[in-house]
Amino acid sequence: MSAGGDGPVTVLARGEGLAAWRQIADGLAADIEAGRLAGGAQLPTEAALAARFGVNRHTVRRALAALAERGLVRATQGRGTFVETPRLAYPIGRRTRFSEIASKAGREAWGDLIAAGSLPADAPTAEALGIAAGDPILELQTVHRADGTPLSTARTCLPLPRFAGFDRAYAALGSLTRAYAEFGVADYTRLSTRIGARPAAADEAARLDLTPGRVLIVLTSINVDAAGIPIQATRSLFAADRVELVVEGLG
Amino acid sequence: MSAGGDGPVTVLARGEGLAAWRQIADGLAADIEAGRLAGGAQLPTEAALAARFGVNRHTVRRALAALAERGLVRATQGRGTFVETPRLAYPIGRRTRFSEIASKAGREAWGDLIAAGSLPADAPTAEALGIAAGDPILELQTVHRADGTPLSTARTCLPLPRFAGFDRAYAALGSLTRAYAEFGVADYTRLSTRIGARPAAADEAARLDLTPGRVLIVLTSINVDAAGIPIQATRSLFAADRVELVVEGLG
DNA sequence: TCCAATTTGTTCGTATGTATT
DNA sequence: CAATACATACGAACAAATTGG
Repeated sequence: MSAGGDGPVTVLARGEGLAAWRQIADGLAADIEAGRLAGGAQLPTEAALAARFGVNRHTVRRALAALAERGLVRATQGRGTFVETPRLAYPIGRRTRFSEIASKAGREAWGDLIAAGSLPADAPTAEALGIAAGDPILELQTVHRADGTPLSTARTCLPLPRFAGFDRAYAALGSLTRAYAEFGVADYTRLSTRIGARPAAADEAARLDLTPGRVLIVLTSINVDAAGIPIQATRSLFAADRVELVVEGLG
Repeated sequence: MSAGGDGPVTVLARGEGLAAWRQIADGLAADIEAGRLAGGAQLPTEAALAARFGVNRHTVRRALAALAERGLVRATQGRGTFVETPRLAYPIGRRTRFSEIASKAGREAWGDLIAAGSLPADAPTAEALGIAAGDPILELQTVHRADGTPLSTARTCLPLPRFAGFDRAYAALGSLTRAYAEFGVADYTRLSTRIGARPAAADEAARLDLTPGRVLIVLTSINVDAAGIPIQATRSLFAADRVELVVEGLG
């Protein structure tokens, strides 16, 4: 155990009012934010960091705890401490178009359609769309990815006499906006937005390539056409590990 | 197995295009949303519901699964199925004042101040407030309740030369808005809002009276004064079991 | 299936410097 | 100035989870 070895590789400013653990945390945070420590990378072990900075393992642990609290790293017992992949900023605005977001992420316009079908509206969907419960609606199930990683899965409901065949138009055009244009909807805006969060059920986790129990952000929104008539009720489930919502148009 | 009992108490419309489990789910959901089934109440057992609707227990289970997915009930093995307390709608707008929310919830204006102190700004807080890292800031830790139940806990940071003594003003006045008025800030608005979600750490869970691992909504926001100068960086942690954010001012 | 090595998580104890009372 | 409280830092040992043979 007696180290005949070298001193610390990185020297801290000791006894100058700045706690050692804070210097270590700030240094590692700068490495992460500058990309010198890439997302998913494994940090050196606590023992190795303690040696590198010439401090006790407790001091390193305190620094890592500060980073974990800021969401920059995640420690797993028996495995190690890993740099969290930065969350994609997902704008939520009055006329958010998913194509814009996708372009920022360098990816496709709007998600893969994994299922579509018509069915009678359940009570909350009917209320959202301003129709009677049991009226027919078109339900679309989609999954949205960036660079192959699923970010969200959505269930989108449209009132049915009006949008019969929308699923085919959507599949052909690959874009909600263009499919709406086919149905004479040149513009649409967001009427209401509600945001919650809960653990993922098994099937939801499977669709998003998550382990069950990981956290989902639940975003429930209603879109209306230029005349203010509801044309879409959507419940999106975001993998909270991968996405952060940015509310636009408030400030 | 052979039931010599009475027929179903509640009759469903069978063979008319509406699945039995959906009718059961809609009926129970209506009971919950109308308050006939109060939050926290235990539902009848699956067997009892099956008898009441004259269906197989599997059909009841499908209905309950639909309700659980919508967050209306929570089933616990060996205990039963319970009505979830309805989530408080928490508006997020350009000039959301917490006093408004509290009045809707029938409670105090703004949370209990549980800690306050000055410290050097860490990098992200400094960037949010437009100051240099290490500059002094005032940090307030608050817990916000409705009817005694904690809904959220927040860490609010203010730049320090300007707002020295803010904590005392706040403690005396009991309102952020009034405390700001003391410092010559007549109005302030929301500059940016970011929303994420993650499980609660042990200390966070303790502050919110949750079991560790329950889901938190993380809301990070920056407020600016009339001149556009940042006066506040806040990170609020909401108990996702109890709160749903409603984004205002988008549609 | 079992075992050993590795790594993080937790809990003792001890000591020191800095503010506050 | 003394007493106290608090944050910081170090040392040791063991528990718990993961990984790979």
